[in-house]
Amino acid sequence: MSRYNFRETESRWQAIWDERQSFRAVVNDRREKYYVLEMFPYPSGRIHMGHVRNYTLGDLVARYKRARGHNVLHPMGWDAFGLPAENAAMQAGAHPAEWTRENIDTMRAQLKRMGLSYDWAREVATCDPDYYRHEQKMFLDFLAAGLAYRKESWVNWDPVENTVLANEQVIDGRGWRSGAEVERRELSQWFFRITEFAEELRSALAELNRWPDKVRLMQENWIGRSEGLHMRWTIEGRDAPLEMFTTRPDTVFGASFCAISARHPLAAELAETDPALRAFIAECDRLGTSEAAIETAEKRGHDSGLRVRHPFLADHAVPLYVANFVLMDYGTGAIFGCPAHDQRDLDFARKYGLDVTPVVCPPDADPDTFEIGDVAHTDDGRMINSEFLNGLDVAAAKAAAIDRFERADLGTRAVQFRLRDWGISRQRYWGCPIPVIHCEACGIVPVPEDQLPVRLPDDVTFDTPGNPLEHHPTWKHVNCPSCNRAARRETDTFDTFIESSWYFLRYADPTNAARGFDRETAAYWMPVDQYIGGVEHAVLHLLYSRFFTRALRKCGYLDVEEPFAGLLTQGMICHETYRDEAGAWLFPTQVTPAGNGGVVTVDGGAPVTVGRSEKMSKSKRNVVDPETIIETYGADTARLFMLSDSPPDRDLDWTDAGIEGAWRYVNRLWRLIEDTADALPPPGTPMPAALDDALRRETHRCIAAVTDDLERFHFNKAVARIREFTNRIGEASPGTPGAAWTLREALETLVTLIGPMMPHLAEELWQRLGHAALLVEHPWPVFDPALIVDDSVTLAVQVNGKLRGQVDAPRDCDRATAESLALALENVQRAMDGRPPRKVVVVPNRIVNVVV
RNA sequence: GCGGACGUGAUGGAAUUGGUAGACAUACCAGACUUAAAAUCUGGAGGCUUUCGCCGUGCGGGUUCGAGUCCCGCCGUCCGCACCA
Repeated sequence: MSRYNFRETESRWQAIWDERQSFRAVVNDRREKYYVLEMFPYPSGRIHMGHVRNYTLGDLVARYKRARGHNVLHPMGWDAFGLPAENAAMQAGAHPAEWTRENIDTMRAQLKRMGLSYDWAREVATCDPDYYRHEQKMFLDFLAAGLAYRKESWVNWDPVENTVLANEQVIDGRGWRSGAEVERRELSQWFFRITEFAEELRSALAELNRWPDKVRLMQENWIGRSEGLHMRWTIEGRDAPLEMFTTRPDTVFGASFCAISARHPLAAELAETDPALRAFIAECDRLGTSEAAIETAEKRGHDSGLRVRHPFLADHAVPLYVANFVLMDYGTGAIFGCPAHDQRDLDFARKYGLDVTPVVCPPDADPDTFEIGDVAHTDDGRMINSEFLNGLDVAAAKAAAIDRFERADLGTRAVQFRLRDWGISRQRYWGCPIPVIHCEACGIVPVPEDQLPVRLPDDVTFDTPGNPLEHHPTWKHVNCPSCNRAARRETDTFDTFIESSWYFLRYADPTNAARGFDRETAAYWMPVDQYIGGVEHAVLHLLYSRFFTRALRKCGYLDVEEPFAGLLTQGMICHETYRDEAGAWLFPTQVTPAGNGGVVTVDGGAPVTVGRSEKMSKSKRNVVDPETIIETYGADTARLFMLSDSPPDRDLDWTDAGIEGAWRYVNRLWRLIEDTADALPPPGTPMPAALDDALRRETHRCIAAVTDDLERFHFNKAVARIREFTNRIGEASPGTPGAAWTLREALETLVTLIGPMMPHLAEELWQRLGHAALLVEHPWPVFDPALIVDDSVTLAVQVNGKLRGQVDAPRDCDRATAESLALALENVQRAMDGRPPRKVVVVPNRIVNVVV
């Protein structure tokens, strides 16, 4: 019995595909295009199991679509800028460029061993000046179009990475990569005006019907649209009114105070003459933004002494506080407080002894006696104590209040978004230089296009903390392009999420030197038909790319709005965790099963505590190295396991038993062909007659089922169907007329169906079946509809809803036939116990339910 | 706190979307082959019961001829957001 030699086979077919350029994509109008893309990796050093799953899924889709006759674009590249390269430079002394280049070489070789159907001629690395020069041009175009701007503002500062982070990159008050608690700093930074597209980015989510609902919902929540009223109230003794945004204009008569943020310009102005306020503001600045800090923080305020006039109540004014719970970066940084109907306002009012006047009376309460205790009433009800709004419900009162504000010219209906502009400046070396020059005389001057790219200098040092570009002796010193006097180059670099916001466009036209991509070529390939990657980018990369594509469109680069028509977010790879007696994490390779059912260390047999299965991570050491797996079992086995155990969007548990099972199946397929290939008629032999036997029916049913499963990304089900089909082939009875021909059809179908999953094995078996042409050039099989329906069906028979038997019936037989067949069953008669049927429910071809 | 997803054998998961629950696999058990182990092949298996049968999809109700699937109320796990006025 021979074993499948994956080592020799896999490298041989990889060389053949490579030589024949089987996966080169060219613009071709005859076939329908299909662009399948997996999120490109950061070249961290070696591929991990998450990559293996991601790229297996993408390759399955790419090969399947190619077999279905599509003109497939399936590229790969490197998200090559980023902080780990700088950290490596600081720790190991390697230059970030060199470190990155070596990692790319290693990882490319690893990916090639997986047999992925990439068009490697389109490979891009974002740290390449030929890549980022176009990005610099795009930035200058955005600048000219008002989509990029510079402003002084409070930003998130990561004290470990020594750089600013975007809002999307702060998770629970911590840096997304470093985990360090972010600080607030006031700095002058570059921003992309993503808020210009807030409404579009939100409303277009509805059309992304091939995206997971979960991701769409996350983006919708992140964009956070609120409808309400933007209004102006008069501050006594001051000319400038207090501008506020509210979603509850209906509660205007319940207002008992106004409050502004500690970072509000008015607060700063008042602090100049109020030392106590100055102290209060300083205290607010110190308060962390972490979850814990916010949860435990008390609502506190400082009475400014100013009073704000109520817009509709003559002679009524409320105090103006500076309060720690009012955010400067949402709305106008100022609110009016209605304690009866907002919990925060209520807490604040109780602390400072302010009025609590209910203006919305719940349906079950008496308007004359209704009072607020410790809980604000935030639900619907009838307006009370509210003059012209009295008697209305909340929705009607909102409309009426807005109407009155607008007529009195005190406010306007407004939509407010939670989304804020994307801060793109990073105080790091290993990123794309921002192509501007600061000139004392001319201000900010764009680098002239003929001087692009602004290249990163190679000769940098990492011995001092902070930005190496800042420390570089000469790089930043330039002459102003406008006045030619001494000026300073911008030393910040772009957020690396910018590179990943357009790489899918560069793939379409990767060697274009004149511009990032040709408009027509992009028009042909875009949008990406199927994008595959981790859900962790739901509001980062995926939102940025949607914005960037729109910004490029506005600047005339292309016509599409949405870059990714279909999105599949894959689950994570999990593995059991192991700890030794001291509590230290152990690698799976360090432990082994013990005789007593427990687990011990390989060295010394010390007891090991087995923890639950968690996401593979370096810190918990519950990782399995893909290279070891591919060396031991081959790429096809690893790929099969990635597909077979869980649906792609769910987490996948890595187990030794699972990969062993996949390996056994690979060998089973190998033996199946080896044992039968010689007895088959030669390939292409015409069918002797219109064969219609059990195996043929299984074959065509399997084609139908697997095709449907692949279309719907039910890959685990497709694998199950194929395994089931393999079992049927093994059981098929030889000797019937045409059996050899039927068997050939079954085996060829089997091999074709596994092609996108286990391409090397499939190619090898295809050859063993006598084919000279490559399987990658063979079309996907087509099923004969006549062969997938049977003449008879099995009906389940129930009595009072309980299964009592089954009976074979002609397909699509009438109700009376089904009923009489069912009633004839002995078991059914016994269950009826002599009672006449009161009712018989017949579901054609499925079930008969006798009700007695 | 707000929003969302999920809960099925020992395990991963199926179930044509209201119609025979547990496909396919993993683990397990028994048998064959082997000096032996591995590999391979054959068979078994949700629980309870001697049989008829009864029970069974987190828990409790409901709708229906019929509920894993729909509705209501709990419990649990996971994810996103975080004072958003």
